[in-house]
Amino acid sequence: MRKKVTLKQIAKELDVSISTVSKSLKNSLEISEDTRQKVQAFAKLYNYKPNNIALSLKNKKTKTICIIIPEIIHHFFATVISGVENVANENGYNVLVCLSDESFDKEVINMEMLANGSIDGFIISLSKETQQKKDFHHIVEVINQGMPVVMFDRVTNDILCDKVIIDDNLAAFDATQFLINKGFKKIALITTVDYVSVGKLRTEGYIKALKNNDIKVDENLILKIEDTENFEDSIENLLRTNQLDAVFAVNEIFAVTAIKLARKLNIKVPEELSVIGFTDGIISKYSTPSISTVSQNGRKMGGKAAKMLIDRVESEEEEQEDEQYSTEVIETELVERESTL
Amino acid sequence: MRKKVTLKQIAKELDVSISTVSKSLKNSLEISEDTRQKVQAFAKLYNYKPNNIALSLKNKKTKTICIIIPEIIHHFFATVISGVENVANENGYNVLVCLSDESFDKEVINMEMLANGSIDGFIISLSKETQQKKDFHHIVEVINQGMPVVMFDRVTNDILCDKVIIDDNLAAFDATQFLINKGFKKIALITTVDYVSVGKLRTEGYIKALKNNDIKVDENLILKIEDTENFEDSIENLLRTNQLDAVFAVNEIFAVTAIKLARKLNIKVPEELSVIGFTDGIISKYSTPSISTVSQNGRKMGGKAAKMLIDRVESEEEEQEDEQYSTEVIETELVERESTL
DNA sequence: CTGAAAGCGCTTACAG
DNA sequence: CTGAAAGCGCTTACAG
Repeated sequence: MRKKVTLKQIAKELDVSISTVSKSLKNSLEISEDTRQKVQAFAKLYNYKPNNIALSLKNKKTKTICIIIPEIIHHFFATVISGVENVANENGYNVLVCLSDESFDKEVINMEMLANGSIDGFIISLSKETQQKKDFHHIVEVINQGMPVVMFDRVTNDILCDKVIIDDNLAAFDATQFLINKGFKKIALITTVDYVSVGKLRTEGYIKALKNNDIKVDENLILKIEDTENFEDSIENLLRTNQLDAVFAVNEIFAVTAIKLARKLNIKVPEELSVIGFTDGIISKYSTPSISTVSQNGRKMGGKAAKMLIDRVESEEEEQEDEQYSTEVIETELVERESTL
Repeated sequence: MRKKVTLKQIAKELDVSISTVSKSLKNSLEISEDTRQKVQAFAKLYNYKPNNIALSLKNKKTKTICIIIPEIIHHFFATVISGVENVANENGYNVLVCLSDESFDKEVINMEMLANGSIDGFIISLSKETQQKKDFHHIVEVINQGMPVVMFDRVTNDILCDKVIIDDNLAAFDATQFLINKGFKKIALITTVDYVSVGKLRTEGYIKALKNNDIKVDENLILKIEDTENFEDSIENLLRTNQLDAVFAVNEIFAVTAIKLARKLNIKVPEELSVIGFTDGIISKYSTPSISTVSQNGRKMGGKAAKMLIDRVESEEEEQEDEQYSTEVIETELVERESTL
């Protein structure tokens, strides 16, 4: 059980001062070739590594960033983490992952807990509850303290900071237009309740596309799902009571469930019903039929968010008060698979 | 831009010493009621929070643990993280997530980077490359330094430490036996190469079950897949050239792919071919037909691993040299769905 | 070329 | 009841 060796111990062993050891290890020209070599050899032998915590305290920088997401189980968020991790590592940063579990309180606790020097900045996608409450004081506070925050995906206009999003409205518009181009008229939308920012935007895109093509918007064809558990009945009902041409779902769970229920009702996909999903996850790829979808490229979003955050952290030294925040829009892509004709 | 306030600043404002402020905030009885109240009120007003980094340096404890996983994209690992996070948070710990991307080097770099005081302990599942190389020096070193390590899922007997696993052998045995009980004889196995510890164990369980039932083990029915990309051809070939009764796959990707290819070859699942997978992920649940599978309960594994690690971290104060490591076996469960008759 | 001192933000044993 | 001092492990401006 060889414990970590410190500068102090090396100094003692070698009978020099701590300063000398420190400088030697940094190859400072102040120190004689001789001493430097001696110290370095010794340090190597004992596998000396500077204590990160001490460095953090000294530098007021921890080289750690935190990403707060609502749920890690969602493939999209896992993808984002992977992008963040990648870019962070490339820049010598570590990534702390916090889960809000869609809870406002957990989000607040996590932020407050870490805003005390533990990390250099946050990347966050809002929890549902936070979006519903519209209470963002915890985020504002952190920003006011001078800690940079980058929001992604589920963002809000009420906060000024860097953001990484996709154009949800446009992506939904395109997906809907794609279905319309196929000649479909009765296109249903399975979406979330409006307080989920991305759900709302996607709903708007869908409506815009219909209007643009002079298709009447039928409220009966718009299903807004609140509960993430028991939504099968409402989808089944939607499919049963309407002779649909196509379904546009704002996530892949809704899409795959629609397909499963269609099969149950003996509606053939894609022959009798085309389905498009959102978020290019593992389900869309492996389900039968595989699902056409709007691909969000979470890895890219994560990478971009990490880059923006790190740039902000490292430029803050210059303490410019003319904060210029930017919003990066990551392009989406319509991936055609078997579920659309 | 109100910067974080420190004890020093409070002391100055209130014209008392830093010690007095510190003690007042800790409600020390040493300090007069009067001073205490004054300090606490002031601290509250300025929203004082102790600097975590300084505390870590002082206490030699960071209240942060790190989990290193091969891939976050695998649903199973995301599940484990969620379990770790949950238990860690309950105990006041934060979770750093590192991805090895199945690379030995990344694993080593991550560990070395964090072993310098940044965290209190590791939870790790070995990368493929590490398992192949059988080089565990980085892990041994960390343990020798006195930092606790808990391994899970992909573990090795070459290292003495706490472990959380499932009984892969038994689970595979049970799954195979389940198929045999249905009256199936020609049961194929789609598994990984042997150096992946869990793949090997599952293969052994499969073979044991066959032998136990006096079914001859046919090497042609055992497909060991190395490449995670291009394995479709070999599976298709397996299905085409053998009149199979059932397939047991060691993960859900293999299982769902087998089903997809069976459909392509006009083999009906489950009527003509039963399929069982491993790892109860989102694919098994949503694919059509939904897939019967051995459920691993990653959340539970993660929670258990976190608990063991934290216990170890917090008991280390007592510095007992009689290290007694334990291996926790999490029970698995056979989830029956549509892919088996 | 080497080292003592101050400091990052905190805690706590000790003195007064 | 209050505060100066030492210390966690490091860096760096300054003195010699």
